[in-house]
Amino acid sequence: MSVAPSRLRPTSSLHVTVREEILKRISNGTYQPDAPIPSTAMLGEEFGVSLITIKRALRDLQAAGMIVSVAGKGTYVKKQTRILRKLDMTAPSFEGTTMQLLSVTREKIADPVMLTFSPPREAMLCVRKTIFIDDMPFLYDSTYLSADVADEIVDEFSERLVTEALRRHNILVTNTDLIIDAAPATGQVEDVFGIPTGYPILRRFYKFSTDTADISIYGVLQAPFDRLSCSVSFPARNGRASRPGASSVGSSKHRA
Amino acid sequence: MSVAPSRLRPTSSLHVTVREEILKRISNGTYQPDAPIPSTAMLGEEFGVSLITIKRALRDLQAAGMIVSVAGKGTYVKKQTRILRKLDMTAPSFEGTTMQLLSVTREKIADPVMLTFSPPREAMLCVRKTIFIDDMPFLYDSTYLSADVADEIVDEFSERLVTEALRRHNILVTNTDLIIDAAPATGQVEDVFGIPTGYPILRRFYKFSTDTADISIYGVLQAPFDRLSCSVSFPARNGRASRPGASSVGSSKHRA
DNA sequence: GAGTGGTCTAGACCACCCT
DNA sequence: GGGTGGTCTAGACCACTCC
Repeated sequence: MSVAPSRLRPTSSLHVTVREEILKRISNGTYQPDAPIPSTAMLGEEFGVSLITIKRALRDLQAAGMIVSVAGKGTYVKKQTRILRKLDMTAPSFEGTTMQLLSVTREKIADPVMLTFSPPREAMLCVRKTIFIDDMPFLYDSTYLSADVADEIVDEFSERLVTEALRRHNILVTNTDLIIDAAPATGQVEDVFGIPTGYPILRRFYKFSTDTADISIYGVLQAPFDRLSCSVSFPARNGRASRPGASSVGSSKHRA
Repeated sequence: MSVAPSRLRPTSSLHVTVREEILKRISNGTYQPDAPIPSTAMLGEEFGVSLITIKRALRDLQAAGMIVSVAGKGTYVKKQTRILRKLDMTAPSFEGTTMQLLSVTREKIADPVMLTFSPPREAMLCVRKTIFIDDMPFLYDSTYLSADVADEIVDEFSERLVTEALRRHNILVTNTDLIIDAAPATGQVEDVFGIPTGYPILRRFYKFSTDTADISIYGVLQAPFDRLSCSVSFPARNGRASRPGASSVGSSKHRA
C-alpha cells in the first residue's frame, strides 16, 4: 500500500476496487476504529455494485484483519494492537496474563514441523490452553510431555507457562530449540480467536531440553498475526559472541 | 485436522463440508500433488451443490495454500516443499540461489513495524529484490540504506545478500536486531510470488548495526508461509550463555 | 419487526488454454 | 470450439441483534 499505488485505473476487478476504496477510508479515518462501517446494502447502493461483490470485498478485508463482521449487528473497523515479545523471553508474565485450560489428552505428535525436533513417537500427554492478556486471547498453546513423568506436574502446566512450571520444579532447561513460521488458521485456532479460516497465524514451535533425563517438552504457541510478533538480537556475529537475545528492541505495543 | 476431527455431522455450512472433503482427498492421496483435481463443474455435480459453492470452497483452499487454480487450465494440488533456515544464518548462500533486482528508489521508511527500530526519518535508498532458490521465488527483500553512504555499494546490494555485501566491504556488523511476524500478503508480494490477497506471509524485519559510523541497514525479508520457516536455539538460559544460534535443528527440507 | 451479515442458488459473461 | 477458472448479477432464505 505504501509501495507502488498504481491508482491509474481500477487495476482489475470490481471487488478489488471496492476493497481498496474501503481500505482507503479506513486509512484516512473516514471509518473509525471500533466504529461500524455502512451496511452491505448501503455500500452496494453507493458503489453501484451487487451485494455479493460488496460481501466479497468485505470478506477479503476480514481475511486481512482490517475489519470484523458480526452477524446480525454490523461490520466494524478493527483496532490494531500488537504485542512485541522477545523470542528468548519464555516466561514473560505480563501483567494481566491469565490462562484457560482447554483439554488434556493423550496424543502422538503428528505435526510435520514438530517432527523435525524428532520427538518420541509414542503417545504423549498433550495440554492445550489459551493465554489471555487483558482478557483478550493472545496465544494458543499446545504442550506435549512425556506421558510417564508428567503426572505430578501436569497441574502446573495447566495454570502456568511451560518455563515457569519447569522452574518451579527445579528442572533446568539446558537447551531451547525454536522454529518460527506462519500458517493459515485451521480448526481449533479459528474458534479460540474467533478468526476466519486461512487467517495468518504466527507459530512458534518449541523444544525444551532439560538436565533431567527423559524430560523434554515439545509444543507450539500460536497467535493471530495482528496480536503478536517477536524479536531477537544477535550481538557481534564475528569473534566472540555474547549473551543471545539481549535486545535493543524493547517489549512494547505499537499500532499497525 | 490432526486434532479433534468432530466428523459427526457436517459441522456447519455447505462450502465447509465441500472444502473438508476435498482436503481429505488430498490427504489420503485421492488427489495427487501436481495433478489436476476435477473441474468445478464436475465437483458441483458430484456434491450436488451449486458452482459458486464449489468455487467458494476452492478459494478457501487456495488461501490455505493447498491448491493452485490456473484460469483456463484447471486446479492443481500444490506440492509442499518448505525450507528451514537458521535465524542467525544471515548469509546462507544455498546452492541454486539467484536473485533479481526489482527496483532502486528513494523512500522514507513508513512501515510501522520497521519504525520500532527507530531508523532515520529522512528518505533512504531502497533496494528491492527477489531471491530465488532453484528458480523458485522464495524471498522478497526490501533493503533500506542511508542515502549518503550507499552509492558505492548499492550495486553490491542488488546482486548479493545484505550480509555478504557488507562483508565484502569489510564492514563489521556489531549487532543484528530482528523482528519476526506474520502478515497477509498485499500489493507487490502478491505479484512476486503469484499468491492471492491475504495469503499468510512470514516476515523478518532486520536492522544491522555496523562498526562504521552512520551505516545501519534496515529491511524486510518476506516469504510465503509454505516456502520458508526459521529456527533458533538458545543453549543454557541460566548461568553463562554461549554462542547464540547454534542449533541442533539442521537446515533441511521437509514435507508439510 | 426491521436491519444485519452469512449462506446458497441459477444463470451469465469474459479471458484464457488446449486441441 | 469446448473446457477451464474468475467475475458479476439478481434474488432468496436463515439466524442473529436491537428496538
